[in-house]
Amino acid sequence: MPLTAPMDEELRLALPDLTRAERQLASHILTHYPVAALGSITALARAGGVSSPTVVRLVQKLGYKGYSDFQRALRAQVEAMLVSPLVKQAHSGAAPEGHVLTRFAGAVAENLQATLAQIDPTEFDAAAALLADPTRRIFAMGGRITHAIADYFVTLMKVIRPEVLLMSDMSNAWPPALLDMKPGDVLLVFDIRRYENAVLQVAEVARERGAEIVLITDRWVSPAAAHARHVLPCHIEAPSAWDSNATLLVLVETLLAAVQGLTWEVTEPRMKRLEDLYTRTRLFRRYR
Amino acid sequence: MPLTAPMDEELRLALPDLTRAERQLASHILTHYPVAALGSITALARAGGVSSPTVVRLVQKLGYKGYSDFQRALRAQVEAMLVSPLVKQAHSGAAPEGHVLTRFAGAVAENLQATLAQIDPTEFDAAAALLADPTRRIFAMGGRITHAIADYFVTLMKVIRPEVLLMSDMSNAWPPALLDMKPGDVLLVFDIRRYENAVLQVAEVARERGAEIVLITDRWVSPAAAHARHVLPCHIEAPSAWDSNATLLVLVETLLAAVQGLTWEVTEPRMKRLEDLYTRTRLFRRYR
DNA sequence: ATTCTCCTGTTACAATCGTTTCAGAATCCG
DNA sequence: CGGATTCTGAAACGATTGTAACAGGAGAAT
Repeated sequence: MPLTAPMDEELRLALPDLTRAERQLASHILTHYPVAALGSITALARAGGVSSPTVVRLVQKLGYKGYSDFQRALRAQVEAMLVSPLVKQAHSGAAPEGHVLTRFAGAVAENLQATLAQIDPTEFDAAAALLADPTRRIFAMGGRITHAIADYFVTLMKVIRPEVLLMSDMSNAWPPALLDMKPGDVLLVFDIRRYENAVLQVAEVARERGAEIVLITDRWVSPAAAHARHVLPCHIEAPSAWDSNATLLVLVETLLAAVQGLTWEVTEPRMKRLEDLYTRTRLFRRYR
Repeated sequence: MPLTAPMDEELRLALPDLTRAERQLASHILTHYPVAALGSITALARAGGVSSPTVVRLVQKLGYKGYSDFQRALRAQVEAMLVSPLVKQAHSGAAPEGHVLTRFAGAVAENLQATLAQIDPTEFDAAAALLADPTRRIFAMGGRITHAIADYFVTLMKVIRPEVLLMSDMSNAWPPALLDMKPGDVLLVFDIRRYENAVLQVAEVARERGAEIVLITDRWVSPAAAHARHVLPCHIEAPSAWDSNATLLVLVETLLAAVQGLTWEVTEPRMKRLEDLYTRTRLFRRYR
């Protein structure tokens, strides 16, 4: 019987119980949801790179009598989607109350909120403006663990604007980078609890060389704050042996969004060109 | 050839030139637009109270070669109708009002909740168990952007257990790593939208070499799912030009917490020793 | 009223559909 | 490694589809 539960959810939930070919098909349907399954079973099978019996088996696993039944249900859902484009998420939670998943996500949500309540929007905007200034070059560095966050920042920032550099995690690469810094350049520093000496020292030297420092740290604030122009403290508590850096990542992404907003007229054509290059090198998947 | 002009408009425009039965049918299609015409010609004819040849004649008057042709065009249009509100929803967010900070954090919180509601705890636990198994070696790889997340995972996982390897972002380092893989090894793959061919291929080869693959992807599910043993889909929508990887990071941290929980008796002394080493090398700050 | 013209639905038919069967392939497990 | 089990696509099937041909029927003009 046709269920009215969102079918994409249903598919994703069933994913673990599927076989290779079925999963490949489900993945195809999800990436082209829902139009992929609006045509004939043959067309869907070919598009998904499987045989039509596989399609039937998949939809039967989902609880439908056959492809026709499945399609009827899908159409009803498409209708609902078209009538109210608002996708309601009133889906009952799947994770048990005490599961790690629940506890962790809860902690992160709390951190987010607490961080938000405590960050000064003026500071944030000023930092974003610094990072958006095309006359300044951007450097980023992190500690042992936050290095990955710095890496993430640089990867995306390089899409937005030129002159962005990640200070490697190998400390013998730092002196040359520091030497290269000019007054007015910006150094984005990540430093959280178990603050690292090396990070502090780099910040100090950078400041001496005239760089503006933006510091993303935890709520106990790294000593590197002494050299920083703008400080953005985050809540990082987590139910585990380590802290959670999710809040840092969110802050970074928000900074990126803000910078992108400030430099859109420059960034947009830049992204277009980049996308073109990626397409040409066939790095991304091509659909036949 | 399928036109992309709005079909309901087209129908209304043609209305005056139609005959009685045709008009009755057109009216039915319009009042039940567009779902009415998504099924078979027979169903549509019956629902409209006319015969199937009438349907054919109507769509031919509209300029289509036949019912199939007409339906193909309609599907394309439904897709357009469906995609734009979804995209718009993702980009307009809940509150167009407010600071970027608020909007972004809100979006991330929603993603977290949605992800949580949809991830199968069994899958998660199984994945964690795989990663905790000391007899297996762990490999991790990500795409252009998710590479940083993979890096983060590896950095922390190396603290928990030995035999953890990050597959570099330089693709010429992959073949040796793949060659090194043994049956039973685990490959943690990150692949989100704009799925990358390279990632897919590595996953495929790894599977052939007998590795177990854990895939962390977005809710449209990377095609690499076909080769994966466990799939963990995340919500990643954000009010910006890119997606947010915060949910991925949270999932990774939760996985780490789970693994750490499973291997605590091994991990604890390991962490102690590591801490000792870091102290001795004076990498961390010393308070006077 | 008759004829003519244009609609309209019934019928017939090939094409395609969705489904079932089954044998080989892949995978798991001891 | 080999046997058992599961998965998968080729083939075959009836059912249904979309279309073409055809004949009856409604209405207009004469």
